[in-house]
Amino acid sequence: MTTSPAILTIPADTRTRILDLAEGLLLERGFNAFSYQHLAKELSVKPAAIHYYYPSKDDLGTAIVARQLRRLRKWRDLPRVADLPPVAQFEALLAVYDTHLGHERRVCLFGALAADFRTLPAPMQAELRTFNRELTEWLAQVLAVGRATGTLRFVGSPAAKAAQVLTTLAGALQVARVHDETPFQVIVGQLRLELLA
Amino acid sequence: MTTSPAILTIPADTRTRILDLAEGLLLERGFNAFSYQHLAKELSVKPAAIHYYYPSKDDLGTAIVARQLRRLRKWRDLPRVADLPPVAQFEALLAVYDTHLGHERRVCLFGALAADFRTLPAPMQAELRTFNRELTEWLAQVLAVGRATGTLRFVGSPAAKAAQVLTTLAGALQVARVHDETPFQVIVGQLRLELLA
DNA sequence: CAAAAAACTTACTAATTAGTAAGTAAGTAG
DNA sequence: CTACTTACTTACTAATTAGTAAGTTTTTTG
Repeated sequence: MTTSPAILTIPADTRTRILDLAEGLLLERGFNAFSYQHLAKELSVKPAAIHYYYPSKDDLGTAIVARQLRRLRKWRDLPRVADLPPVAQFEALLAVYDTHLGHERRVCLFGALAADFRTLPAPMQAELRTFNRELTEWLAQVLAVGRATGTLRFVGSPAAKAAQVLTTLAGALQVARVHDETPFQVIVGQLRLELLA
Repeated sequence: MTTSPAILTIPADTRTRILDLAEGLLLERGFNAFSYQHLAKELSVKPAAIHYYYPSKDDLGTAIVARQLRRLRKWRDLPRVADLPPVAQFEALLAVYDTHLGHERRVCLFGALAADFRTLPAPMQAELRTFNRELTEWLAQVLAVGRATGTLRFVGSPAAKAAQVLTTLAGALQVARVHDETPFQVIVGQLRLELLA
């Protein structure tokens, strides 16, 4: 107890604080619903400070999606996820969506950007496509192994089922926002009922 | 053939032209992605003309959702829909989503507004909730009858299945926008495969 | 310790936004 | 024919937007 006794509060540099706040607002209120002024006021800096790190809002948006993609890859390849049996991997996925729900009923990245997709800068569109494709491919593999080992049950191709399940989960968070948490739980319950053998 | 030989081209008054255009832009690019200036330029009127019919953008947005709700009720109660057997009613629903897809890959009303929901005026939120609730209740009834008569197959409650299916369809249109029509067809194919007995 | 780079702030611009107030032209009703 | 209503346009305001340029302070580096 000589120096620095607390690593409890992580300082977080301005660059990260901007990205965190922008990401939160994106997932809570949509991409067009926040401005550099809003961010600046909340962070007690001037708008130009944000332009210093993210010259344009396009850059900021792209950085948000790019970070989520990096996180997805990291999460997916984590031993505590990658080494799990398929059912547990599926439950780990559901837990991520549940976390979103508990976090001010945030929608997922895909659900936040899909409607406004055509107004997004091209790099952001590209990153989002990659994000969705990689997540779908991951789940398809999980489902394939799960069915092969008799722990997951579904008809049709793993790829089709994966696309359907992820689409449903994205939509379920949106329904939770429009109504309340109940329909989300109902939909996830239905998914479990159908998939878990 | 004395007078007015052509009812082919409907003139459409300014009020309706505004609503049609705004609805199209909402479903194609999102609510925050168009302004009174955009609408005015496209319709060759001045922005103030739009304020004349819809004093605020909130009023315009609410009018769009209110009209969609009226359309839903009308469609649902149409003899050619209401008198159909459950499987055909389900197919009629899918046809509506397919029409959206063919129309510049429009998302559905729910999918267009869910992400930005918290930024919407209260009356618009209320109308959207009603819209989603009534559609879900309708489908739940269709599914219940379909299962009772042995033409539709699913586990769980009709209400849960209806919520899941509609959520999936809303999400499927969003996926179509981000990628292309293929995943939409794949997801709808999966839905048919599972539901049709 | 000096130079340089990083992290900002101050001060501004140009464009766009929703919205208003007042005027006008055309049609309608009595 | 007159009064009124409908359907706009003209002309504006105040706020907000993203973005820039130049200057200043703080931190890092050789």
